[in-house]
Amino acid sequence: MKLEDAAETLAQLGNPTRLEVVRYLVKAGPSGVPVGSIQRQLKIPASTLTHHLKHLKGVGLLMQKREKTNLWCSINFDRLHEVSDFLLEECCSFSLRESDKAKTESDAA
Amino acid sequence: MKLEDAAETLAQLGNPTRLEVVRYLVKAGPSGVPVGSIQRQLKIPASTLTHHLKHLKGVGLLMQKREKTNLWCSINFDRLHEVSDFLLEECCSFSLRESDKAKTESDAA
DNA sequence: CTGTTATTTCGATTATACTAGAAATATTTA
DNA sequence: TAAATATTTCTAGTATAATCGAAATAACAG
Repeated sequence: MKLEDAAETLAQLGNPTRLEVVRYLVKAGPSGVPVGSIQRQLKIPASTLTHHLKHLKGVGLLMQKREKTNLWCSINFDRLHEVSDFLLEECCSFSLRESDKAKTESDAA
Repeated sequence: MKLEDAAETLAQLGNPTRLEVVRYLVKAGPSGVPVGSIQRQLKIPASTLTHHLKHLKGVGLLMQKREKTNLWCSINFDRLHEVSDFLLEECCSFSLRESDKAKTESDAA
């Protein structure tokens, strides 16, 4: 996963309203829930919710599927794992040499 | 971890410049690197970097320790794990009943 | 004290995000 | 077609964030 993409995805997760939606969808599991249920349960104004869902969809965290008048929303678990993995990537490989850490004379590059 | 805190932390991770810094610090490992090294290696203007470091420190992702003129920065790995964990929390417990998902008549609460 | 290096504060510009009401559109049911 | 429900678009106000140069401060070395 590219840094830019990870940053963008994390930024979307960084809004409290959206994170609440994400948490709700995670709990809902793979089958998902309709937009209206999210709206009523979390008490988010419809237009605000649509706005946030668009953001989540834009970074691939949200999948949608229409059934009759309802638009069912579900979390893309794979995507969630990707972001999570990015954060912890290389946590255990300390690859910087000590000589790079302090600027003794030149890391001027 | 509270949702509000998780959101705030994710928001801070969601800036490309900051995420680059975080990645650099993760690679650097527990001993960390001085501010100046980050600045030169990632080519971030000093004032911009200070600004971002303050943000990272504000959400507990960054630890700092002065040694002579250098201010050494290191990642709070525990904190990073906490956020990561929040994202995947309850991924495998699909606790919403089906009856809550579609608004058949009233989830009006 | 003076000079040198390291880091921060200030200040200003510019851009982007959050929010939500009102109106519009879409989809079904009668 | 008309009415009901579901969701989106439009629009606009308000707030917050990103950026970085210049000047200020801090910490040391001589």
